[in-house]
Amino acid sequence: MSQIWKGPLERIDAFRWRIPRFLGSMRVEGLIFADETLISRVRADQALQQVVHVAHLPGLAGPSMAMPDIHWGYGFPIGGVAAMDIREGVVSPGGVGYDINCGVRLMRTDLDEDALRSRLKILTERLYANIPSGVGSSGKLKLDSRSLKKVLTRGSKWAVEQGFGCARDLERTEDGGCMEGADADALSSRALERGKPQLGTLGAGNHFIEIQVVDAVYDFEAARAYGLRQGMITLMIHTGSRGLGYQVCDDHVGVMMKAMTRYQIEVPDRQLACAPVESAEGRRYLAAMAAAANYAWTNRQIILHCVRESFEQVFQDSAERLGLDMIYDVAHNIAKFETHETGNETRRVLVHRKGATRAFGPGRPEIPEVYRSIGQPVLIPGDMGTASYVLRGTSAAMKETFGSTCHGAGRVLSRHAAQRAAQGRRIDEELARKGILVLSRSRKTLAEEAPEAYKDIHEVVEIVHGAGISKKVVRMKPLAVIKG
DNA sequence: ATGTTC
Repeated sequence: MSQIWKGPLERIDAFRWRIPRFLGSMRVEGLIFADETLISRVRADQALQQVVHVAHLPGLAGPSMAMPDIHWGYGFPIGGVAAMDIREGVVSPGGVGYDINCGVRLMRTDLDEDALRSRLKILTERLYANIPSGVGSSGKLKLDSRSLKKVLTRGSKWAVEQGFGCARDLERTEDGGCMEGADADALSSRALERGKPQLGTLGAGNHFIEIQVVDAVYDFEAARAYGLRQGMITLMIHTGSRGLGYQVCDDHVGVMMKAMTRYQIEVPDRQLACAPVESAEGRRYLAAMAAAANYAWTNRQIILHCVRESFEQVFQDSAERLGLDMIYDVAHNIAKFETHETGNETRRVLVHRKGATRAFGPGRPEIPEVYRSIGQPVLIPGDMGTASYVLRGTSAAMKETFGSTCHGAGRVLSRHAAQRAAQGRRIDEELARKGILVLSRSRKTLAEEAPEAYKDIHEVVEIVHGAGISKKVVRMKPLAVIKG
C-alpha cells in the first residue's frame, strides 16, 4: 500500500523543499515545509503524490503547499494548503476534509498546578460525565429543525443567545464563530437529521478535551497579550462538526464527481472532485460548508459551557472567578475567501486549509483587536502524551503561505497500524506512568491515538518556527485527557 | 474524521 516518493524533490533551504513541475500536467509546483529528518518520514507516505495531484487543479494562485504535519488524506493531503483564484479556480470538498471546521479552542484559568492537583481526578471525571463523547454520541440538547437552522446560520452567536457563553467568547473565536454565506437549505435532510442530536458532543478519533499546564514561555510579550503565563492551567477542546459535517462532505463529493464531466475538469484522482468556485455546485457546497462550520463552532461553544459548569461544580466557585476565559478558537479544516498580496497585486482567493491553521500576521482586520498588533494566536495540539503549543501568525506567512501554518503533529502510523502496535498494551496505564490521566470510552480509540502514532510535535513546531510562518509563544504539557 | 460499509 505505502509508496515511497520517487519523484523529484529539491531542497530549497533548511526548512523548505520543492517538487518542480516535472509533469507537463502540473499547473504549479509543490512546496513542502520540512527539515532533513522529517522529509524522510514524509517520503514514505503517499502524501507527496497527493501534493502533486493537487498541483493539477485549475486556478491555483500559488504552489500546492504542505505543512510539516502532512500525511495521507482523502484526495488532498492532510496538512495541505491550496489557494484558488476565484474566477478561474475550483472548490473541492476533499480540500477541506470530512470533518468540516474541525478545530481547536483554548481556555485559560487563574489556577496553577498546585491549586488543581488535589482535584484533578474528580474534575476530569466530572468533565467526562458532563460532556458526551465517543462515536455516534448524542448530547443533552435535541434540536428541532428551527433551532438547528439558527445554529447553521448564526453559529456561536446562537449559543450565546441561549445562555451558553458570553460576547467575549465570540470576540475570541475565528470569524466570531459565525461564517457568512451559510445556507441550511444546501444541506440534505440526512445531514440535518444527523446534526439534531449531536450538538455539544466531542466525538471520537483524535478529538479530545485536555487539561494542561504552561511549561515553557518563548515570547513573553505575545504570551502577555494572549493572557498566558508560566505555570498557568489551560484547557483545550478539539472537535468538529460531527456527523453533520461528514454528511455535507459526502453529499457534495457525490454531486461534484458528476459535475466535473460537465465542466470538463480533469483531475488525476477522483477524490479531488471539484467544481468552479462560482458554479452552482461550487456555491452550494460553500454555503453548506459554512453551515457545517457554524455547527462546529457552536459545538465547541456548548462544550465550553459544559466545561465551565464542570469547573463550577468541582471548585464550588464561579467560572468567572476561576478565570475560565477564552484565548482563541481556530478552524483547521475549512476553505475561506481572503484577500492576499501575490507578487505586487492584491487578490481575492479561496484558501483551502485541510489540517492547516490560519496564521494571520499583525495588523490583519480579521484578528481580534486585543491581539491584532501581535498576530493571530495559532493553536497547535500535539499527541496526548507530549505537548501542545501556542504560536503567533507572522507577516512572513502572509507573503509565503497565504497566512497558513501546521495544525498538529500529524500521523506517522495509520489508524490500523497504530492499533496493531498497541496489541496487548494498556495505553492509559502507559500514560498514567508519565503522570497523565486519560479517560476514554474506547480502547480502540486510545490505541489509534497512542503517542507513537504521531510525529514529534516539537520537531513539527521547530520547522514552522524556523521557516518563520508562525512563531512559538508558549508550550503546554498535558495533565489529563478525555478521549472519545 | 464518520450511526468506523446504505
